[in-house]
Amino acid sequence: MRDEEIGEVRRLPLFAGVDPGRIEALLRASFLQRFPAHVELAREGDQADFLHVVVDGQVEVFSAYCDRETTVSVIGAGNSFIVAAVVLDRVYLKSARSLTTSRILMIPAEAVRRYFAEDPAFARALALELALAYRGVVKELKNQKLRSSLERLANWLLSHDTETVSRGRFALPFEKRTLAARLGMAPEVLSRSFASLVPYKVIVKGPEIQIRDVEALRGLAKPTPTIDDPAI
Amino acid sequence: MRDEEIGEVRRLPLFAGVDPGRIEALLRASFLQRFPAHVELAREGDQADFLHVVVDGQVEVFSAYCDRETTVSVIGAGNSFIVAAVVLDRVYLKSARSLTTSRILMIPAEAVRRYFAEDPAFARALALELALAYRGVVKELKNQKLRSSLERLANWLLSHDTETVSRGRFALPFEKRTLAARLGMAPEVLSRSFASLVPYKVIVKGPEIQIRDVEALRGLAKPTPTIDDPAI
DNA sequence: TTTTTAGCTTGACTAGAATCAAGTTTATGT
DNA sequence: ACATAAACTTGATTCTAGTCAAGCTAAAAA
Repeated sequence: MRDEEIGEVRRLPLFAGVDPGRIEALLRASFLQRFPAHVELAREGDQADFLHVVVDGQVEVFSAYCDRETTVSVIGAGNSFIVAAVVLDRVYLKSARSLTTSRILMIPAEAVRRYFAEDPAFARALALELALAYRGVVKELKNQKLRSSLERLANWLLSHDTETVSRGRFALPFEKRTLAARLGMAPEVLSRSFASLVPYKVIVKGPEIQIRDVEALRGLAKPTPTIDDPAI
Repeated sequence: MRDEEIGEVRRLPLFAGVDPGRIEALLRASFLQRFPAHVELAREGDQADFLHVVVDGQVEVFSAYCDRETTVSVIGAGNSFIVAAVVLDRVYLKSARSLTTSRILMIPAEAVRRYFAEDPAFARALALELALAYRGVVKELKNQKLRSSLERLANWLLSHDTETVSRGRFALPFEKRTLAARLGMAPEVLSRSFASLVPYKVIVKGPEIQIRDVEALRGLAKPTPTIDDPAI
């Protein structure tokens, strides 16, 4: 890995509080690799060889079972995935594929485990990362089990509007089929859900979304901090 | 907390590799409390004051939203809950109530965070605990999204049979309504699901279960390590 | 440009699971 | 033992979401 690239990734939350010399040593053993879209980055059931960090692009984390498949999350720049499998030296529970052209930082798993064992600051950073990841999945589980698909869509729209500084209008960050998978519904159901949001003044023109009455949409979505607040 | 009780809980995985003196100091600041059944132990949205460890009994972890409620897990002796909220100093994402009379070890949250910051071995033990917890929720999410309620029941029966040394017969560890909640279905659906397992030679007599043809049941359940193997 | 393809939408239908409403069994308390 | 309540079962119905099929739209390729 080259010097300029190291500077780019050392500010990741994963390395918060960790001695710069150690980060550098860890990163020198790593690869920053470029992938085209639609490439498999990890396969469920395989031994965890690398800790992956998305430096650039989008990665879909999913799982297949029999002839079914479900998207667990879509990961953007700055986020790592499959941390738990690496720390525990076990197999991946989920597969991952690039959605767009992506740059992925790949840190060899045994290096992660060695530094985890040797460096207390890194162990703590990993623990915090895992705690956050845990809470993320719990929220997702609640989102799935407690809400209808229309409510999930409504809440996603509100959340994404907030992430994009609440302008009341934004472009979808990925294809609708991907959004449907992310929200746990068939693409057809997403289409119909968008149609049922017309009375709530949600305007959809291709990938462009407008929320013309946030309060009406919030009334339908009933957002709650313990599912929707990313800071909690 | 008394000496004999300290001996009882110091062998928990949460304290693996941690200096005995430190464990003792942590436990001396803690309470081992007895609760009757159906008592609320933690409420979603409250600041995390204690790390809870089930020493004895059963605890149901659940979440409510609007007029709905879902059970996230049922926790037995030796397991901790709400670790992540304590480590991150945030609010509980889930509520918890005792299902049976229970003894709960309650470790003050700031003590946990202090030792987490000071003691590398404890930080590592917490990280491993969090990694396991994370993988548990991921498996549960996959179980929910990829399987029908009948498949979830079939797999639960197989798993529970394995936990109880594969005798092909066991008593339900809790009421059927609780099992239904645990599996994410209405009690009525559980009844009907048991009825549809009759052709697979699953015999239900009150709380007593008999699996008379494991292979037939496995054919229906299609268990997979990345959802069902607790050691993975 | 035209052609082709992939993504999206809409309609009709089906399946899985929740809900409502009795009834039945089992447990609990007097 | 009896009365009461709770858990469980079964049937009928509704609702949500998935599937299949066709048509539409828009972007990419020839």
